[in-house]
Amino acid sequence: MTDDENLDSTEAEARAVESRAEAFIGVREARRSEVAEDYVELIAELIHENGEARPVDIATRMGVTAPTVAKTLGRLARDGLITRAKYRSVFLTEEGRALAKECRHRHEIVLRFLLSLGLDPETAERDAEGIEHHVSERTLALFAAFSQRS
Amino acid sequence: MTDDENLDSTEAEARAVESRAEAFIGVREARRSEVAEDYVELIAELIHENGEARPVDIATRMGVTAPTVAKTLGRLARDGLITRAKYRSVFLTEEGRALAKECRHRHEIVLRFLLSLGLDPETAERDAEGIEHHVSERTLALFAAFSQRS
DNA sequence: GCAAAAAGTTAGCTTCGGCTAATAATCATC
DNA sequence: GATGATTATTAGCCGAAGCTAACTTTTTGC
Repeated sequence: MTDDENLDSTEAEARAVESRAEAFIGVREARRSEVAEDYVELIAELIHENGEARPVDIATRMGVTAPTVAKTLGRLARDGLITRAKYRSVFLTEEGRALAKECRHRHEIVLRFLLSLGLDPETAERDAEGIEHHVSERTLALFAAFSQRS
Repeated sequence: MTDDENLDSTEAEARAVESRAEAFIGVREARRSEVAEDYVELIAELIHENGEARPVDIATRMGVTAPTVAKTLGRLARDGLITRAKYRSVFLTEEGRALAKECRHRHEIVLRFLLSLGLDPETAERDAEGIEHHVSERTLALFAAFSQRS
């Protein structure tokens, strides 16, 4: 092996390792916003159904306890996604509404895609919930196209 | 609306809410094992490549710092997935090897599926990394079948 | 309009998974 | 085989997201 070849293969490997690391870093980033996205999406649904989003309903729908909801709502308010008054229901800010809309859009595309693959609705809903946060724009476009033509 | 209809729709709604909550609970459960799975899968690769898995290599490949790796390895050892000796490389237990094999299998199916959908390799690898932890057995089977016939 | 039930909050605990700074051990090179 | 570089560990910090227990506020039903 010449020095040049050696250098090339080393560099190629380094690039591969770095790109892999970036993939993991990307996944970790996505993970950080998952909970916020799930909450905002659910809050939007509740507001649509009931005109308001009560913590107790968020808790039962998310399968967590009321204090957990309270703490998470605190973070959402801090991040400018919801408005909050003590002992009252929560509502979405403009930013929150935008995020909710985007999430709902992704969710629907992923769900429709899984259904059009032939998955049962129950499992499709479950898997969509987990997958939707980890699908790039490109993949989402392919999913949408697939559902369309099938 | 009769009382019966009222009751039925209430019960149906309750079931839907509960099933939704279960989906979220499932996603949270999956989330808890994600990191362990990523590490074990990577450790298996490193052992395959180099005969051992050094913390420093795990760190660069995962895109985290050495102390983060050390702490996570502590958890993996506690959970019986790896063996560890101070200042030495880590190795997989029988259980760890089994998990790694399973993860690699899932990863490959998801990756091949995304590629056969027409996604570019870079994005496919990135998305597979995030998606693989949230795909049920059923969906995995559908993914595999799709790649096969295309 | 009051009492009980329901809902919301606060305090305080846990685990996980990141980080930096400091220390310790191993490895490589002369 | 000493020494400098690399690697590994430890200590200690942080924030997120879960929980229970205790308390306050609001809602409801008589």
